[in-house]
Amino acid sequence: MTSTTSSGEIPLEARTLAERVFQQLQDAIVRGELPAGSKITEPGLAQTYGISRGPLREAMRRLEAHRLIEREPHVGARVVKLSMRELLELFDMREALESMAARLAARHMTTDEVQALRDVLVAHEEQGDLDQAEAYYQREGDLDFHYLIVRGSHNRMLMTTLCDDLYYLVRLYRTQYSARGGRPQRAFIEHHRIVDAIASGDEELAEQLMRRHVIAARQTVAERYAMSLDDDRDLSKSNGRALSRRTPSA
Amino acid sequence: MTSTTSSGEIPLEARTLAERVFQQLQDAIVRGELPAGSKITEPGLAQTYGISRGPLREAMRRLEAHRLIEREPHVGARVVKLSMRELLELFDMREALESMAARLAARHMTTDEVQALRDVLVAHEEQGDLDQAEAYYQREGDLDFHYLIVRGSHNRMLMTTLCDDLYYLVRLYRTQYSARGGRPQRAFIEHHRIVDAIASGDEELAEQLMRRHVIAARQTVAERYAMSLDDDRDLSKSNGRALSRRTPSA
DNA sequence: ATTTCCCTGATTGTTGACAATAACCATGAC
DNA sequence: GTCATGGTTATTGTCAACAATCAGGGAAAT
Repeated sequence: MTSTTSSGEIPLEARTLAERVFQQLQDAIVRGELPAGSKITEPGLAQTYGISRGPLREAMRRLEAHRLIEREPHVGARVVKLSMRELLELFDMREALESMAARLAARHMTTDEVQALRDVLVAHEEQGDLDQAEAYYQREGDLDFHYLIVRGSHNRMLMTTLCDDLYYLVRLYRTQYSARGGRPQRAFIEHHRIVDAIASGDEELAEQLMRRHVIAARQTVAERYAMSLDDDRDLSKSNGRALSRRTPSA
Repeated sequence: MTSTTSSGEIPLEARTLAERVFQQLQDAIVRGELPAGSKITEPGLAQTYGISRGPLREAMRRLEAHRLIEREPHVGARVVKLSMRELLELFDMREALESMAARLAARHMTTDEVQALRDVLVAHEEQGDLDQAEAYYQREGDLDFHYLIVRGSHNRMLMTTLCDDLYYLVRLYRTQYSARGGRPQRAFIEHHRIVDAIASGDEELAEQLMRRHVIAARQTVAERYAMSLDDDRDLSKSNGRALSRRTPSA
């Protein structure tokens, strides 16, 4: 029960084709193999995954409900492309839900769960200090931290909404905007304070600290976006395609 | 753009069978025609709605993602049955999301939208006072109030999560537990204060009032449940099946 | 030259049939 | 009498073919 990070581990109980291809597609989208905004064609995917269109369509319907693809009747489906506006909306939702999760975690988390949370924290710090360039792992590691708190809330509905819906969108954003963690040391300090508040059972403080943590992350993203816009303006008509919104070729 | 209440109005742009049957099933579940916990058989539903199993299964996959049905591979699907624990979890999520919605509404709502909100409020009051027994409408009416605030947040992701996911579960609970609105006059007062806070642009107050509003509703439900448990205990082994959890026949 | 219309191609929507799995019931052994 | 075991049946999972709809291109008319 160490890590919830999704590496290539697809076949966690995939007893049906539709289930398996759903997880595969979810992974492919989040990892950027299916680029954001690219069109999805049913015969193509069916051949790629070696299945018929029936189960594939069911998987796509689930992806649609999870907001990972968008679909227009009789036209087709395409991988969702997060605009900056939608990304900021996503942060507002995270602020609301994760602050509530932190509050509930402070109320319900067991000592074992708190200890596991601390373990994850020191593991990240060591890894982060040792190999700064290997921020790839810190990416998922940050999510691990949040995963554990959400699980600590002991609220199943909150867990599924955050872990099964929102966090996939968060990871999609990280690939779409090629965004690394950013502000690691400050985040570590905030993480520690949050854990301390949870460990001491201070609901109010835990909620407030998590709220500010998410707000700070949101602000970092917003500032970075503003800066990239300036860059685009400076570079005028050169190849400043850092955050441009043109459709990637299929 | 008066009311968002769902009466029999299914065919709002249902260009495909799967879409149409999805909405029909959603409605049937929420209205109690498909009782909570009842088993769903594909051939049965396919014949009932006069379609094939293909589109039906896609609709069911969407319902599954929206948590209105639960599905076990090779076994079957059944309408979700909210336990009291899950119901309280639902209230925690509402507290988090709706308080955020109220904050954003205070920030973004236009004067027109605020006026529409006030109109809905007085309409409900008149109706509620005139015909107390007709609490049926007050039910959906209460949701109308919350709908308008969520829409006023101008956060599309929040809108879909609350309106397309959570609110259907709320309505399902209302039919499952045969719960009427309860505490109408106190709720009216709270509604008014919330609207005032939103109108004055006081984000902090709007969020806090909405949070307390949801908490109060949650507490009412919890107390009512405790009372019903007492009733069951008093009635001993008679037909005290107010909140029992036995499976309805298919 | 531009616009409109139609035709072609491809993709999506839908269907019915086939295969696989699991629940149910009866039979038999201990 | 109880438990294990087998067969039967119904339901789910999957597939390939058919029908309907939309996008794109080219020809004809203004």
